[in-house]
Amino acid sequence: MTVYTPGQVAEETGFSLDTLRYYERIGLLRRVRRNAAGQRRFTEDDVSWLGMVRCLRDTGMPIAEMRRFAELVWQDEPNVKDRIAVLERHDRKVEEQIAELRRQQDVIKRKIAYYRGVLAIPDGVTAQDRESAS
Amino acid sequence: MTVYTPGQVAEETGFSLDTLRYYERIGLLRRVRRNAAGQRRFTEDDVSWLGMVRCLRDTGMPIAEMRRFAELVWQDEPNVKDRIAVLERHDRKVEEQIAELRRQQDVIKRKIAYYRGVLAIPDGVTAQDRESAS
DNA sequence: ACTTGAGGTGGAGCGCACTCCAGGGACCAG
DNA sequence: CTGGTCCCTGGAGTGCGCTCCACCTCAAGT
Repeated sequence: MTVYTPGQVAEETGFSLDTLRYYERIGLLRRVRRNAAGQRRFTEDDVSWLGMVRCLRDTGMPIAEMRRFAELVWQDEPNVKDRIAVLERHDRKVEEQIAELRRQQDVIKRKIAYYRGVLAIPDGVTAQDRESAS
Repeated sequence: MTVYTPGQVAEETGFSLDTLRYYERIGLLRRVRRNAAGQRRFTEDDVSWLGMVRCLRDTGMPIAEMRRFAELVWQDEPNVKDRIAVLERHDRKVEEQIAELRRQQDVIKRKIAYYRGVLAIPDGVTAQDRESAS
């Protein structure tokens, strides 16, 4: 059974050593096994869970909610429906985030277009450069 | 010339009164005019700039960078090209954010599908529910 | 024997973006 | 006059998610 040192896990997941320890402290990572010398040895499962954490984190899920999801995952009761519910809810939030970004990106693009228009004015025209966002 | 009270601006822009005052303090909003009693009276320009701020903020631009952009906008030198440069750089970042969200959303969707598969197993099968994220 | 480097702990500190608060005006309606 | 509502100021506090630090241990290499 393969295990990973903290350094390897940091390398692989992109989390810093401090962050890995922090996640363990706050219970976002279940108690990691230790070798004889008390050093952490992560399992494959730990690493793949961290992959999930990265994904949820990078899509803006707050730590408290990840912890709640973790509890679900670590119970071995048949709560698969609950897990699905959490993920679907989050998926919808991600969708909404993307939509919002697109909307705002549109405003930015229009602003850029407006500025391009200003640049295109022959020159010598009085600075007609007032911020009327459209 | 129309002016707006803090309350109206808060209403219209969605920023809290405290946030409006905060933005003024840190120079993200230029010194707002006051009436005889020392109360703020925002101009149309203030409000439309706040619209831009909301847009940049909601797409993740840090305050420090918004301040730099604000400086550009408030100079009346012909720096339109610089403004365009800032906005285009930001636009690309937003694009990258969206792409990243889509990538991670995909992982979530695959996880959901995996869980659905688990649910579909006839029942009575030994909890083969190990987290192998695929 | 010694150096190097990875890792351990507990706890303090940080950066960001607000948010709240105490204590005080200005003005209006009843 | 009383109350209510809106607004003012300076400064302290908050919540999140890390990040840093001092000081210690252990194991491997030369």
